[in-house]
Formats: sequence, structure tokens, C-alpha cells
Amino acid sequence: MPEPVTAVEVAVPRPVWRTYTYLMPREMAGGTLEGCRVEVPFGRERLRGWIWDRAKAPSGIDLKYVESRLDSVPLVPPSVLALVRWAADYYAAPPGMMLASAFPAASGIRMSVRATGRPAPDGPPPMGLIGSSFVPVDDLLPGFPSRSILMSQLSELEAAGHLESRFEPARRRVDRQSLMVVPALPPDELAGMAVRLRRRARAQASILEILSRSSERVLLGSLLREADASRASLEALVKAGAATIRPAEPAAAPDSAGLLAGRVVESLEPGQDEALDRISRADGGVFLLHGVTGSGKTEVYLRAIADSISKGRQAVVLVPEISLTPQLMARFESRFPGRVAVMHSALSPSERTRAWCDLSSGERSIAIGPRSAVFAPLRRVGMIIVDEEHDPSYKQQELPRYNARDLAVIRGSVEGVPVVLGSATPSLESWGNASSGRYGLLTLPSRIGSRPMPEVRAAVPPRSDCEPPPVPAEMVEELAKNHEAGGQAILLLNRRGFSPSRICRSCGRRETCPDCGISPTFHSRGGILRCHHCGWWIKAPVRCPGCGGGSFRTDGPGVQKVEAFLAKALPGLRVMRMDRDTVSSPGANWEILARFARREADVLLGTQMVAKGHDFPGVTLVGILAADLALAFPDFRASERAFQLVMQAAGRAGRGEIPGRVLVETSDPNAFAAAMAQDYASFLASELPVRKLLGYPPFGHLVRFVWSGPDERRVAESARRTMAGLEVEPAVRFLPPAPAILQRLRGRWRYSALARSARRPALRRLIPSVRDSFEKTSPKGVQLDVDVDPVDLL
DNA sequence: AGCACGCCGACT
DNA sequence: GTCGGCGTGCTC
Ligand SMILES: [Zn+2]
Ligand SMILES: [Zn+2]
Repeated sequence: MPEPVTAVEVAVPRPVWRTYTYLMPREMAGGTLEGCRVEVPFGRERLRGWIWDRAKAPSGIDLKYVESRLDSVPLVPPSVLALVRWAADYYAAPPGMMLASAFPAASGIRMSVRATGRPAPDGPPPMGLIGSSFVPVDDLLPGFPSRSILMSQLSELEAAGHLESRFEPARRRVDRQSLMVVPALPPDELAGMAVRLRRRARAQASILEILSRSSERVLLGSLLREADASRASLEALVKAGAATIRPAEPAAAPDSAGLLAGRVVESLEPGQDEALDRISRADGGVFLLHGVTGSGKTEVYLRAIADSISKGRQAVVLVPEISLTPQLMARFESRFPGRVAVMHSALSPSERTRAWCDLSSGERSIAIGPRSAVFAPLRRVGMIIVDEEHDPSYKQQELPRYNARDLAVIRGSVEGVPVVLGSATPSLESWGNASSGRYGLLTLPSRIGSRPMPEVRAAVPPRSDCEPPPVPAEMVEELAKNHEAGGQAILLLNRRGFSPSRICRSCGRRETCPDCGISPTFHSRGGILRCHHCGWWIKAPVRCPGCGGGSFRTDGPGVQKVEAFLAKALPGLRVMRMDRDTVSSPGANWEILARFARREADVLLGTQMVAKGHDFPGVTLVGILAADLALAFPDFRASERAFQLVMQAAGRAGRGEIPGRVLVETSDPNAFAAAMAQDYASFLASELPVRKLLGYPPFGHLVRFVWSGPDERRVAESARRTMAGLEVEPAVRFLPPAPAILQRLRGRWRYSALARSARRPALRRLIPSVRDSFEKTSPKGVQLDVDVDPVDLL
């Protein structure tokens, strides 16, 4: 006899590592349940969650009922649902949070259904209302006792093959004018105002503070989001004369002709040809495409995708967010007109919904986007590309932690399609997989058109006792010469602000972030000290709070110091700065890049984002300042990152007809020998032995545990108790917890412990036992974070 | 993460 | 006497 109710496990979008059991009346539990959204009572809240599974048996007493069922079938295709399950398990992430990452913010999406033509003679009632053209399910609602029951019946019909469904934007496209906010006062006045308002009007202060450091104008929506402020707070500031609001100029439609000037579709070099051939013939598997910058990796991607499209399949292309520029989009769009959907965080909610629906319905067949695009709702994927596969931005650094590059590989195997991981500087993990034969290795050894690799030289850092110039004399000369010869230059210094700290000349005091315990960076714009870990800031004191002295020095370079220095040293050069402070929102870098490409500046100066994959034919000189900083970074990946940074930056030089030169400022040229020779093999030769010795990737796998909380002693105690009595398999090396490198972050003390093993299953078994032990020792005010395959150990 | 319950300081 | 601070604990 059938039960009158069905029990289901529901995942809720909360940081909880379990699902909850609910009951559903049979009449709403028909057809496919897994992945459907439901509304459930949760504590005193009402939440929208997802059915994760059918429950074993309604064992618990006092189960609550699902209030309503929102879908007949999951919004995402089965492959994506499978990917989410795998990811939640592998990364030990809360299932509901992983689902939330993979699903669209669903407001604004509606479902329509139509009959497939297969007759359903005794079908349930909705069938009579559904013809061969799509009808919105909302229109069917009136004849039914509840949405839940309609969904249940539609689900049964679809499972039996009588129906198919489609998702589309609920509203007609309304091109609402987006608004820009323009500062109306100089930055230091804005900052001053912010200080005065801090107590009385937090939201206004926070808006002012953002405006004070953004160079020109910001999108109203993203400003309010970042400031966590309301429109009313902004209007108050407009009234006070601090800012004005004006409509944005219509987004320049990607002008393919202009953006693609000088780009001819050439015939393939032999290396490209062979790579493409192997990819196209594969019916699955992973390829590592290792090609130096300028070797034509993108052309290989484009042709591999074209091949897939010609077979009636679709493609997912992952690109680091910072490299997702109009230039790149235009290149794809011109190759595949009308088929490309970009999933970018600069999109408005309605544009995002539109892109999502177009991919879901198959109207567009190529999804391009950053990390989250690995969950693109394509239903007939034939090819997955991950460009710059080594890029750390593929790893999400907050819950749910996942690495989109690795999920791409899993999605490829779920869908049974090839995955191409491309890089000029492959991660050691991918290199390891290629050399063990798990991945196919495809190599593009030279630049296309036999363009020479740039010539790379070391420059000696200036020696001086107190405040040395931030740019070596040799580099100043090169910049001048390069400018005279009509070339543009890129200058990279991977450090924001004016200087990493500001010190009292008489007593040596430097300020400290109260929440992170580190010295805040001095920003000349607005004259503020800002903590880059948490965003805390103060107006830089005029008198030293320690001794009352009024004279300060700075102790090292930042891009702003370089900017100020160049203005004096080379007044004839037009310098454009690009860093987190001038690029405050996604897409804000596009305008800077476009202006530099139009040669409205001679030098593009900035942090690592200047090195990320833009083609500027006019650039004949690249300077990397204070390269030693990258090596001094306290992390096991420092050498790898330093190598990648120098290689990537060097790759920007000589993309046009004129060969390029690269200058690397370092006091230890030997340490950069591999990068300067642009020789991946010699980088491997120096780095692999170190990794092997430590048992780090690619020779071992890592899982990192971080205990954190506001009370240091409790955190330390919780870490100790968690570990006490924990049984660890012999295959796993588990180092005891110790204060993390970032000992305190955002007001929380941090302890971390690292587990490593060559055997992944053993490592994975460890995670639940650690979490169990943590929960049993019932810590108050302490949180445990698990980071599988960490990209850094800070 | 929310959200409420709970037990101690400064307000009408 | 209450209002509210956020410490603590729970959510089927
Ligand atoms: Zn002092
Ligand atoms: Zn801080």
C-alpha cells in the first residue's frame, strides 16, 4: 500500500553541512524530485531550498511538511546537478550553498511547457490545456488546487515523455537606463566628509569613501551594493553636493571591426594543427594545451569550438574574470555571431537572466564566463575550455569553496566530452597530470608568424639608505628611449596604494588595523590608511598619535608612488593607472584598456591585472618592478606565482610587429632565471624537487583546516581539542594546528592545520572525522573551515 | 547565516 | 521598573 506521504532531504542555502528531512503529500511528489526547488519552514523562517534526495525513511519524529513545490523539473540540466553533488561532497561544502552557486538567482525566470506530440490518452488534466506551442505554466495555474500539485503532475508528464519545458525571462526585455554616480568634490574632501559622517551616517560615509578612491564614476547599483547603502543615503549626499547622478552613456556595443583590427584569421601553424586534430578526434578526456603567449591558443579554442558546434553540440569557455574583456568577447562573437552568451558579473540582473535562459534553451550555444560559468545550463555540451588554467581566481575563496578548473574536468567526464586546459605557465598540478598520462599534452612551442620572444633583462634595484626612488634609473632611461621610439610600455608593480606603510620619523610608530593586526597601506588619494585584508581605514593622522610628531616617511613602493615619481621624472609621458582602486567594479577595467589601446596613454601602470592577457600591438617595453616581492610571499606557491607573473607580464611585450623588451627589477636575477629565459622546463627543474621534498602538489594532495574566532585562546583550545584523539590513517600526514600566517583577519584569530597525502581517498575520509570531532568538542564562538586543494596557505 | 531566547547595564 | 546589548544555540 502506498504511503500517503513522501519523505525528502532538503538542502537549504545556509552554512550547514547537512540536509533536513521533510514530508511531502503524495499529490505534490510526482515525477522528478531531485533538484526541484521547494519552500520549507526552517526554524522560525520560511526558506527556499532544493530537494537533494529522497529520504530513507521518515525516521525522525515531528517532521515538518514542505510548504510548496516550485518546479516540475530542476532549472539546471542533469549534468549540472550531478556536478553540484560531486562538488558538495568533494569540497565538503554545505549542499545548499553549492546549489545556490549553480542555480540562477531565479527571480525573473518563468517556465513554459509544450506537448512533445507523444499522445497521453489518459493523461492528467493539464494535458488538455497544453498544445504544441509553449505555454507559461503560470497560465495553467487557475484550474489547479495549488502550484505544487500542478508541478507534480507536469513532472510526471515530462518524465513519461509527453511534455518538454523551457525557461525564459519572465518580463519582456526592458532596457532600463543604468545610472552612474560622479564625484563632485576632490577625493580628499570626500574622504574628510566620510570621516565626519562615520558615526552619524555609516552608509553615507561608506559611499563617500568608495567615491573618494574611485577615479571617475561608478555604476549606481554596484556602488550601493558595495557600500551596503540605500538609494536614500546616496540622495542625501547628492543634496549635500558631494556627488551627482547621471545616466550612463549606452554601453559601447562591442565594435568587432575596431577591436579586431589587425587580426586576420590565419592558417594554422603545425603545432596548432596537431593540437586541434587531437582535440577534435577525442570523444572525451582532458588536454593540457601548453603554449607560450602569442602562440595562438585562442585560435585553437575557437576552432575546437567550431568543430563541436558543427556536430550540433555546445561549448563552455572559462576565462578569469579580469581577462574577460570586450576584446575577447568580440573575438568570439565575430566567429560565432549570435551564438555567444557571456556570463559576467558586470551584467545587470536582467541581462544575466537573459544570458542564462538563452543558454538553457539552446538559443545560444557558447557560454563564456569566469568561475561560475562552469555551471552554465547548457544541455548538449560538446567541448569545455579553461583558459589560463593556472589562474588562482578559479578557486572560490569563500563558502562554497570550489575550483572551477577542476570542476570543468569533472563536468567533462560527466558529459563525456573533451576538456582543454590552456596556459603558458601550467599549474604544477596540471603538469603532473599531463606527465603521468592522465591528461594529453599539447604543446605550442613558438609564437605564431615566427615572432621572436621578447628579450628579458634584469635591472638592479636602486640602493639608497632611506627612501629610494621606486623605479630604477635604468628603467627610467628605457622608458624614455622607448617613448622616443614611439612605443608604449606596461609597468607592473604588484602592490596597491602609495606605500605599504607610513611611519613616524621621530618615534617609528605605524598604525595598525584593529581587526587584522597588520599595518595598513597608505593611499595618497584622499590621504588614508587602509587595510587591504578587511577594508578598515582611517584618515592618515597629521600628528603622530604616539609622540605628537608631524613628520612621516613611507617605507616602500606602491603603484601610486610610482605614478607620482613618473610624473616628475618623465613629465612627458602620459601614465594610466590600473589597480583595484581604479577598477572598483567588474568591467571598470575595460575603459582603461580601451583607452590604452587607442594610445591615449604611453604607459599602463598597475598591479598584476595589467599582465592578464590583453593584446597591445603598440607595447614594446614591459617593466616589472620589485619582482622580489612575489618571491618573498610567505606561501609554498610563491615561486610558482612569481614565475607565472613574470612570464605573463613578459608575454605582453612585442605582440605587434616590433620585437619587445622586458626589464625585471630584482636583486637576485638567478631566482628569476627560468622566468627571464621564458623557460617552463627550467622552472620545473628548480621547483619540482622542492615540492617533492615537501610532499606538496603535484606529489601530494592537500586539505587545510582553519579554526577561527574572536577569542584567541578559545580558537587555540578548539583546534587542540579537535585534534586530540583523532584517528589519522598512516597514509595521511597531519601537521598539528599552529597560528596561521594571517594570524588575525577581520577580527578573528586563526589557527590552521595542514593534512597531506599522496592518496586522495584517505585524505577525503579525514574530513568528516575532523568535522565530527570539532562538533563534539562543542566550541563556542569558533568556526572550522575546510579548504580542499588550497591555492594558498595564508 | 538568520533568528530568538536569555541574562546584565543605562534610560524614561 | 523596562529597553536593548550581543553571547549562545538551533534550525527536520
Ligand atoms: Zn611618533
Ligand atoms: Zn584589517
